Amino acid sequence: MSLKIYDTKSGQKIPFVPLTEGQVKMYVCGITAYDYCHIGHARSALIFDMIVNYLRYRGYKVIYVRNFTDIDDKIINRANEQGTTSEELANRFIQEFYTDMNHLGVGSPDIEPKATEHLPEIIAIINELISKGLAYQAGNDVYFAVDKFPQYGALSGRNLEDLQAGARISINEIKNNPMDFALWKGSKPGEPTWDSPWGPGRPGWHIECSAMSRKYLGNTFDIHGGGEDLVFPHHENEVAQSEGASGAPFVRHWIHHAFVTIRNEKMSKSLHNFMTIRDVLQDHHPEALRLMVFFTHYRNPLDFSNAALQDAQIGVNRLYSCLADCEQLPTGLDGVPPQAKPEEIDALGTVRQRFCEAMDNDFNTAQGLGVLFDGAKTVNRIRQTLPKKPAKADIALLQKSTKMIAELAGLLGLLRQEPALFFAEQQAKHLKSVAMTKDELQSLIQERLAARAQKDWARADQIRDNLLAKQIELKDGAQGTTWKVAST
RNA sequence: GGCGGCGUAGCCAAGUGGCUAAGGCAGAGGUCUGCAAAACCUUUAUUCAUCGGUUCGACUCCGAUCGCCGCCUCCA
Repeated sequence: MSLKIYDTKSGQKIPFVPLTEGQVKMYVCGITAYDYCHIGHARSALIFDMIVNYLRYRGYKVIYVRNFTDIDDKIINRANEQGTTSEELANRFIQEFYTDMNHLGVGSPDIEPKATEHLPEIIAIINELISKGLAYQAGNDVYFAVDKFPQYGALSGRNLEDLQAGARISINEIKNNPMDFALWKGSKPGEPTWDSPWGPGRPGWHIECSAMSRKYLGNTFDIHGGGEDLVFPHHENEVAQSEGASGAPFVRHWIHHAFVTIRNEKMSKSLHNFMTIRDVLQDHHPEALRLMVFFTHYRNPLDFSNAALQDAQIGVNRLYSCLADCEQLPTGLDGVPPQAKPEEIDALGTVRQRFCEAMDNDFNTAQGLGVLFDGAKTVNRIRQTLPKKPAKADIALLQKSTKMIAELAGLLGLLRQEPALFFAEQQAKHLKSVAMTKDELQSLIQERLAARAQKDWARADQIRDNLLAKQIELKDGAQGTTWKVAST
């Protein structure tokens, strides 16, 4: 059983073979910190979090680096608009990013370098490129000379001729070739600047990732990831810079994920069709967002809608219900015939294997989740057939299975809460939103129980309907009346 | 214009050159219930955009057509 990962450069799934056995060095392009993050950023963070979790589960020692771009045109412009400095603005949105990630339950990468803290490294690599004849100074800028790097376009499957034919970029007289890109930009008035051999200025966008990945991971590393919009030009340019400077292969596996769309269009600031992470988390459990994300393979577009999120929320509840119900299981007895059928025992016995097969196949979380839901269904079915005094073997099977389902789901960041706590939180939050206390609800439930005891169905149903109007659904069970938040 | 991707049930979404085309949501039936709800169970695509071709056999490979989307400018 081997892990296969789709590689953007070769355009196919290839067996994952790290440079050093058992170790994975991974670099992911993080955010440009100038605004709140939207669902698209959440998807990116969630996907790479899942990949790291799974690689570690597979026994790899992973070094995960994700950068912050904290100096760039957008940051400068936004800072000017808001009358602050780009440093302050970037730091503020980096903090907001952490807030969102905490809510999402996404852990931090091992190293989170910032561009502005790596000027010496950036300047060093530009110097190397100049001395190798791959870059040139023009005015106060330094450009990379794309026609000096024959493999330019290899990652994104383009060639210079096509690029120039379709180029929408404005002709810049000082560049040798219109496709040449800036490594260093001479300072303009009102911009933050750093000293350099080429005068005061600031780094271009692409060079920071070449400098920082080399510092923390070396000239060649295993995985480089990001959104698919970064393939060209950002990652293409990184290849040119890094391989140009080092002469060594840059990256072994390029992982790019697809976008989040809204009504089938890319979610973006310019189209004004984005939802921020905090907007969504206001009304939905973070695991609902995770389930929605992982229900779609990472290389396919994910169309965001409230309906999809609602579906996912119901799905999360379903899995938690399965776990919660199995926590109430009676003690198993010897000498009672087990209820679980051989095919059910077999189905549960292969859950881990089937889940891993799916994940080994280019992190197919959608298929993996299918296996988990299937497992939950089997657990429910067995639990349902259990007699009052169940067999020890059945109880052990159910407990072992739910533990395993929770463990595997945990790799996707799901089922991380205690089921009882999950439902309690959901209920508490809901009661607050309808301005009702637990005691008020309990007394209504008691009143209804009394009415029912006297067969006063009208009063009992009235209470039930009133509560339902507040999304509170009563469940009359053997152990009394409980309630849950209505799902629609 | 160049490059790339997608089109699977009411909706979402995996998957495979031939065994039952996963799973979720919704729908239907059932268990439960005073009736409900919830929960749970069962069930729901002779068919994978269209048309050709390759093959003993394709939804899966190839070609064309239609439709949608992305990149080529900052973007996760």
